[in-house]
Amino acid sequence: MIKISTKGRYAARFMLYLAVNSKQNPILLREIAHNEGVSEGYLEHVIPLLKSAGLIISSRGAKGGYALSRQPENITLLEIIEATEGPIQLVECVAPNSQCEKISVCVTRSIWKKLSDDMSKSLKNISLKDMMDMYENNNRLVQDYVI
Amino acid sequence: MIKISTKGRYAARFMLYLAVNSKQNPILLREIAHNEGVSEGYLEHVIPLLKSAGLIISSRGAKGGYALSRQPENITLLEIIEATEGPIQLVECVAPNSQCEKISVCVTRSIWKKLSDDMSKSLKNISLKDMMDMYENNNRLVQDYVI
DNA sequence: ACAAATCCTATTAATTTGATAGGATTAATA
DNA sequence: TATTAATCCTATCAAATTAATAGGATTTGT
Repeated sequence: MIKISTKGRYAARFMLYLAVNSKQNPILLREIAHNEGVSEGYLEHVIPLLKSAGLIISSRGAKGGYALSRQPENITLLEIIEATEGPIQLVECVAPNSQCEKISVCVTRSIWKKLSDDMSKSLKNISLKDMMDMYENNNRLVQDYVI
Repeated sequence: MIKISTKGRYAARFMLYLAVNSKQNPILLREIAHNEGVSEGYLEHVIPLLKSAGLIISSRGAKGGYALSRQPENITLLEIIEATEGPIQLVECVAPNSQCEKISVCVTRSIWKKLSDDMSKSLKNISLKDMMDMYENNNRLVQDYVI
């Protein structure tokens, strides 16, 4: 199955939680994990990925916690997914400059590449703000976000 | 990483091989595996998936082998991928009627659903004939196949 | 000093993916 | 009808990835 792993999915929900609850700052990992119903320990592994991608900031020690590093309208779902799942490329050899030996490989490769690029574009077109809007509108799509 | 596994990729190349070499019929597994540079034993596991999806026909015994069950223009890449990778749904709960408990899950879910649907549409829009054309035009995209 | 929090590293369990092996069955043909 | 060439079937295994847990180190506010 072609799928997004828990890393990416939890990350998206984590970020959405930060966005929606941005009035209280910073926000505890414990609170998020509890309210989203995911394991605190596991979420803890996702956080460094978001952090080193510059999407969240953390403060340590008592009264510490997490917050978005930018306004929700300036954070895209593509950034969140790439931070946690790695680059969107449905097959390895989509990377530029890779040689290929067989024409059949090339043909399918360029198809996978186009597919990956389209997916990236779609993800880039969804901001955390869009997701907040969906959240506040009870999950109704408020815009046609896919090109 | 979000990716297409070897099953789907080998299947696509297998089908393309059948399409391109459809003059000689039927075609041996051994020939395809050898020319595509993949393990015969492994390909053997992919074939039943294509067969039960009704995409190829096989004849057993001496002079046996494989052939497309339809004209290449009537076989889509979506069929090939779904036969081998399962339905295109980037997350489990994209399936219809599944309840969801948390709004954040719903929000992200409807995004994953839209993404999956777009991907399906793109795949459905590529026929084996399109892939043959790409093959014969040295891999140049001959049409803008993605919606 | 203490408590509350993030941070870090190692380990393990479970699942999926990729691959191999050995034989059973089918069909053409000499 | 024996032989040969092929698909078909099932079981097993190895490797990689994903998901989860555990335990402690570090930082910071009071």
